[in-house]
Amino acid sequence: MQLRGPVEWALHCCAVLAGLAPGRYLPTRDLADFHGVPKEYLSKALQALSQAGIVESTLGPSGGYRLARAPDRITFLDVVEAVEGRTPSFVCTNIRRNNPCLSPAEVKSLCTDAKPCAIARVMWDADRAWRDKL
Amino acid sequence: MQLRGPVEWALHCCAVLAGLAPGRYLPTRDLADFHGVPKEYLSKALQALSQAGIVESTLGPSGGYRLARAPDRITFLDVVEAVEGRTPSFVCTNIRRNNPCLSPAEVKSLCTDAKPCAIARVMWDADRAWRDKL
DNA sequence: ATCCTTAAGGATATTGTATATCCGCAATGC
DNA sequence: GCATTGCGGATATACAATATCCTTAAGGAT
Repeated sequence: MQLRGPVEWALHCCAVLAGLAPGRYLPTRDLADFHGVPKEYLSKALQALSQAGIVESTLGPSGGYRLARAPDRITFLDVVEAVEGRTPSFVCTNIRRNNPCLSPAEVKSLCTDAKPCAIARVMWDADRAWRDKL
Repeated sequence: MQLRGPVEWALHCCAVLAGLAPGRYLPTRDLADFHGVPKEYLSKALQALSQAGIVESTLGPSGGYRLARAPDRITFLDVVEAVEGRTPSFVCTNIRRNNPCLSPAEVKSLCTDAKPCAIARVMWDADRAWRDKL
């Protein structure tokens, strides 16, 4: 279970943008050169940040990106979730229901929304603890 | 960032083995049938658990797996790390060092073991919080 | 002793996702 | 008008996850 390159890039880009002079924009090319990462691919991560409302952009010469709000109002979680998505790190596929010994009625009562299995609960708690730290 | 099928299987297998009569073994085939997952692939996860000393195995008829110690001495983290590995969820690739504006001396002083960059520190703290919950 | 069963581990095929690039479009500033 | 830039779609490539197969060695039953 590992976070991808784009997440690291997005975090560092935000750090750079946080130090940018007010009103200025920084284009993708500069951010890419600055970090030594592929410009076109980094662009995807920046677009995700843009759609999440973390950064805002302007077109044309002297265009680029800047933070959409004060740095202290942007959390690591904001950036990570914008790029990586919001799906929890553990997905319960209800494999307990595959037990061939169970009757259909028993299957239906397993891992319902009201009472997820204990394993999923623990994994989800840990996932929440992780996100709370970001 | 998502945990894979084998991790979920391993957790459920340990749960099943925890309810096994003392001294008994449960073969891979039964665990696979019970959970409706491919036997050969599940076998790899069980081998990982075995190598980690979480379960122990016996060959021959009536062979299979059982827990190597009491269930309350096996944590979720033990199982997850045995199957998924121990590499942290965030890996710092030191992209700050790629900055073409930096002198070689400055590059060397960035993201050293003694003083990793602030971003990596936060991500590692979150990773630790996640593992502490497991 | 022989045969069946089982885990262990290597090799390999298949699938899927991450990575990376390219192109056309629309908007901005000169 | 023109160069620049972000945006989104489409597509190619690389790599990891998934899944299966096969051989080996060991335990148990007859």
